[in-house]
Amino acid sequence: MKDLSASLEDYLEIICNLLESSKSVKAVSIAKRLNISRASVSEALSKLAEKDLIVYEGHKGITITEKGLIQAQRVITKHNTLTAFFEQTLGINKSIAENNACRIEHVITEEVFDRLEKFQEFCNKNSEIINEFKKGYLTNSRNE
Amino acid sequence: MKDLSASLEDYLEIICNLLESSKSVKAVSIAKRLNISRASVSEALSKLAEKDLIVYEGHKGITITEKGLIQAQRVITKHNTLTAFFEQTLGINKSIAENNACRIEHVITEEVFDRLEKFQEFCNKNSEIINEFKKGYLTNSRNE
DNA sequence: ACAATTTGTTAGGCTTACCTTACAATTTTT
DNA sequence: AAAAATTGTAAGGTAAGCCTAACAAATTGT
Repeated sequence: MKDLSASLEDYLEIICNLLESSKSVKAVSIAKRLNISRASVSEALSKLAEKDLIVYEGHKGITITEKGLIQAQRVITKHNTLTAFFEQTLGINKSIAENNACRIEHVITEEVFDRLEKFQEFCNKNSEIINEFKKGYLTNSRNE
Repeated sequence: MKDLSASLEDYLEIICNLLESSKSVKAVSIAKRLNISRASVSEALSKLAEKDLIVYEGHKGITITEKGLIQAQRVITKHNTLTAFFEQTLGINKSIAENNACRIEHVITEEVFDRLEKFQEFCNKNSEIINEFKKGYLTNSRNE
């Protein structure tokens, strides 16, 4: 189950995101979103379909399987938590936070992620920590 | 200057580490450390030498250039700080912490790293934060 | 309905980073 | 100094992931 490359994980994640606003997704939207060629998307989709993570029938569009959804959601959870940690706790601006989340979500392991998730929750509930950090450590740089 | 692949960054980092215990390093040590073939190391070293990050003359061994040292040290700093954050703040065991540091050090951006470094410093100086976190959030899992 | 546009696929290429096998060069042992 | 072992390199291969160009299929506009 956990054998996807960073690249295929990205495709799956985007498919899942795009499916939230429409019933089915076309390959060209992915190409645009990722800024890569339709040909490359076509290849990648074949791989995902082969692994039974999506159902892909050319012009009919893409749907995600149960199996695919589970994997996509795990990545999306990582994405969101990492973004929240960078943005809310570290005080990084949103686009940089997202960008780093995108990079790290594919390489962080479960153990560390689970712990970070708890830590972020903890920081969220104890906002005085964050305030203290920002007050004392971020005096001469504002990047929020 | 910042154009190294994760892989080449790893080579450079290991060379730098190995140089701490000996005046010059042989390719075979790197192969053993990374568990890859001598042939692959040979190729990678040629690339690093081409970029003027190391001086490599076959059997004479490898030395690092000024330029190479600067890049290696940046990665090593990231490695150490990430490891410290995972281990000391999140309470992850050392080998998992190191493993995740290895994965993330090549993809985290400077902005986020710099901020995390400050945050880790802050957490270190305010050990009650970590204690509180560990007390309240890590009650039924011990992984330190 | 049919022409134009959009979307998808195929074929052939490129790069990175690994591999094995075989050979060359160096070092070590005896 | 010769044999043995170690270390390095070259050649040829694989797989992932991207590309462009050309073509095929579907959709849209009129």
